[in-house]
Amino acid sequence: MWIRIGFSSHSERENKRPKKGRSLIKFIDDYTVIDVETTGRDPNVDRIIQISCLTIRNGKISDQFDTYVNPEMEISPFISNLTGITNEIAAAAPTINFVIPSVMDFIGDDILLGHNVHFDVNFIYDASVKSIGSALSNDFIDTLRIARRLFPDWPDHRLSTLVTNFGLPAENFHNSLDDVIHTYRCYEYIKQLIQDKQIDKHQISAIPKRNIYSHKTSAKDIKATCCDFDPDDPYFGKTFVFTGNLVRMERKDAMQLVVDHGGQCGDNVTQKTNYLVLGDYSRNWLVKDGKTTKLKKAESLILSGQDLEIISEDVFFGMLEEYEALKGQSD
DNA sequence: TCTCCTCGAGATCT
DNA sequence: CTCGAGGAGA
Repeated sequence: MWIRIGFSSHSERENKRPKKGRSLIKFIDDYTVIDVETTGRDPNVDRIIQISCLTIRNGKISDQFDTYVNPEMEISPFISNLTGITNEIAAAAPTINFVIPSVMDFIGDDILLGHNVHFDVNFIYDASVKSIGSALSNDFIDTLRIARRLFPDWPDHRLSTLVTNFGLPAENFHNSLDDVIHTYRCYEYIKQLIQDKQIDKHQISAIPKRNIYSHKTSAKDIKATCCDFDPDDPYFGKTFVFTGNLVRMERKDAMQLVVDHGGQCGDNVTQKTNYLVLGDYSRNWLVKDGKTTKLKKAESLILSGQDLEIISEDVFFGMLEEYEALKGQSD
């Protein structure tokens, strides 16, 4: 019996928008505010029905772009009620293929500003690829991200909450032309707070550590070279962790062997670990009391009842060889 | 100690 | 997506 396995680890998830810009946290005077209304939340199935942009120069509105878009699909009553955009309005509007060139032209190379701006950027990105074959790659600033850092104690950080808490005039929410103005005012309001030294700039400009880390190869980055596995394979469905140096092959090759047989590898011993494979760690001067951290962790997990075995390199390779030999006989 | 990484929780957009 | 907690390795 052969079955097919589909892996979907974090690191293996393909980069759907490779040219997408970076999320910046900074306060500038020249940028473009964007907001889109759509038929729903899912970029894979939903379509844009309104796009609004404001060009900001020297902190002031200097230009405006606003259009409805014909989504060429049904707008649900919920969305019509939310945004005020009916099927009649949308049907009279140009399609996205017609609108996108003007939008890209209007935006130019500006840094974009938006509230949860990933949402808007993703929709425009996908539309730009589809319509003109070139992706929206501008960097962007997210007032949601800034607000969460600045006001962690607030019960929520919705755009309407920011507007209310800042005491700014509230127009019609969920119309993108009104919402770009809301977002613009909130951003400028926060910028003013910082200029007035009412907020410590370092509180928000400090870059979280994880943002400066580059992604390196880890156990999860080793991909299977085939997709069909035998459930009777001793490695199948098991999670292996290695400690110390192996004699027979390099660790990454042993990990490759595991995933090619339907198993998984971990970088450290966790509650998911089924086997800890001991290599030679005697030459590691960090090991003081004869046991690596992984070994000690594994021993304590076994004591607490986890289905985990500590095995030698020979046992590790032996279990596969035994299985291969049996399979050879039956074939 | 410092660096780098993984995992899980929580929230926002229409 | 973003961040914090916590682990491993040096």
